[in-house]
Amino acid sequence: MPDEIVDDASEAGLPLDAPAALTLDILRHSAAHLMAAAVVDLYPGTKYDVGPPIEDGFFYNFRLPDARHFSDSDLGDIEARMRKLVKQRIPFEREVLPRSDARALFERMQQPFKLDIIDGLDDTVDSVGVYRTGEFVNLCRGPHVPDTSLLGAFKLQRVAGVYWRGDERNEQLQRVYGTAWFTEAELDAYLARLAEAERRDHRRIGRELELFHFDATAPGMAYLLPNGVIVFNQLIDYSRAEHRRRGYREISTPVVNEKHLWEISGHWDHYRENMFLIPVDEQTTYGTKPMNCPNAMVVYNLRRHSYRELPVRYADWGVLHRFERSGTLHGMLRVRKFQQDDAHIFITEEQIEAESVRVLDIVRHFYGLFDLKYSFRLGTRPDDFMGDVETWERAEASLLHILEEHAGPGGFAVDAGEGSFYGPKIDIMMEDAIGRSWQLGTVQLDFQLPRRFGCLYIDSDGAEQTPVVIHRAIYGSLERFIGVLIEHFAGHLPLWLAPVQCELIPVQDDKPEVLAYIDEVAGRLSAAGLRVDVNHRPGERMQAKVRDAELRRVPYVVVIGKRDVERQDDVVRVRDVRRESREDDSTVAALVERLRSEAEERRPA
RNA sequence: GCCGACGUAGCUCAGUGGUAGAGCAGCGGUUUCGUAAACCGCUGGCCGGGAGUUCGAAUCUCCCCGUCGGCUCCA
Repeated sequence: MPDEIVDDASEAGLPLDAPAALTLDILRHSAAHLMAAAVVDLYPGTKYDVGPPIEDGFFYNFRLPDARHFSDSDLGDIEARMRKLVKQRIPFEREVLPRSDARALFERMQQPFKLDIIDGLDDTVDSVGVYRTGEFVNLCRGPHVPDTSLLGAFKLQRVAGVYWRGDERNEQLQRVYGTAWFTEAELDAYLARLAEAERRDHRRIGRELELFHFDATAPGMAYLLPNGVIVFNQLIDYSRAEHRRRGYREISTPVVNEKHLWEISGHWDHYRENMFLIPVDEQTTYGTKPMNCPNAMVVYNLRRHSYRELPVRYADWGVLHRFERSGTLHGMLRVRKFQQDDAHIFITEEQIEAESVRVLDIVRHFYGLFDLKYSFRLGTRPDDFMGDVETWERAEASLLHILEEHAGPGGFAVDAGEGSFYGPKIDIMMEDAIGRSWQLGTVQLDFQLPRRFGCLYIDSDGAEQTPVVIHRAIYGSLERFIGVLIEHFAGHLPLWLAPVQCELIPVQDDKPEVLAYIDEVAGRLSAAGLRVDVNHRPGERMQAKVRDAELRRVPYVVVIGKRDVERQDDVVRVRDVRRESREDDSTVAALVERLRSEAEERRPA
């Protein structure tokens, strides 16, 4: 689903003048009213909350009478009632009421959510807008369509539970989502787009291409199958080489630590509910690591450090476990076990800016390889923060400055309260096939952990100083990164990542000279470091093998038959699956070179 | 965790109280074919798990597990 903005203010206040043209937002907002009108008709006594337009559609939140709950089968009834109201051409009647009259009105109608909105309005507001659509009366600024007959191309999609005002301590209401468009054709196009997105779904493609598997005994913990491991290792190998080049040194640390470590780091107080805990006896509890940082601190503290050594950069590819709530898991994009291209950099405060820039440079470099579109998000001090406010503000100011320099004003979003408990962060955000936003890479400033672990360096004047730590990951979680890549490329991974890079298919599988020649070509390709498969399955027609290779997203397919053997000219026919070029004559020598350079340069598909 | 939906063969799905089905995949044959599916045959199921209702349950009820869409939470 798209991001939803529940803007209570849009539901209240004075009506806005209708613009000259009908916009999708107005249409959808009106469709939300229409739906609420239908629900109030069908289920008298329903309490209604808010119902704004959102990307591609609208929703409305309800509490049904008698603790009743909507189920999917109710959507058809509601939709039918909506269509009936459309036929009746019910006007959207606008009215401006003094605040006290509006309050009395909703009091009479027993609409507690509306009363709550009115009571929450600023003291300066003395009159508010009210819209009527048949029996449905709503506190609303509008604008709306003149009457219900202008609404037609809509469809109710699903029902969801939502916490009132987005706070899980509040009661849960039910939200009905719908989509609405100017025309039926646009509605159909939208539904077709959803179907297309489903074809790109990494969970489907991951199963079809045998990349990974989820077992019921390990929810949220992917098994990487042989094909998936190739992708995973290629990404890791590349990242390892790049980081080595940039002065990172790799460490490998325990997956489980005794709880004392987590007490020192603050995870015990701030992150325990997200950790897998292992009680080993009455006195002792271990916790699987949700992050690598505490162990990096342990390694740093093994000896004294001079200011001359900084930055000290420790990369750690350790396996992390986080106990995510069951309802939040989502294929490879939200898991309980994952690996990051993680690193912790110990620096002086003066080095923050230069080192952050170096990190963002890696981001640019890596993401450029995949033509990925990403955006930055600054996460600031959360409610449950560690340390003191002044340090936080200093760190936030540093990151803000860096973003302004490197993303430009407006090139990033600020998400208040979304920082980590130990420091503010810059997140790199990407969208999946259906437009949901996911965090991949991250750059986090940390003044807290080095202090808690007593990390030190000796400054030029001989005094002990506490270093600052940058936590950073470029891919972020490899699992998530692979999931996003699959959706981005619809399974057609760049050549350097493809499990099988080139498949050779014999036209006749009963001709020894054809099979011998195919083996020779395969040998030349694999000698160049390429991952090659020969489809030897007997009895199957060449066309079926081609189709099968296409479905497995093998980037290059070469068909070889007796005519190629007879010609003895080194020329074969190549199918470039991703560019959908059907046949392409090429000498084997040229083919080897073409694939080798494409893989070596890591060109995107 | 919460609201809703779903769980039938390796995959995609049909089957709504009366003997578990289809296509693809797999296996065995026949076919040797020049760029997206040759033909014939055969295997294959604790109908997610448990309890209940019933003469009888894939089908109805309850509990649990998992998955999906949201909410909340987050890489």
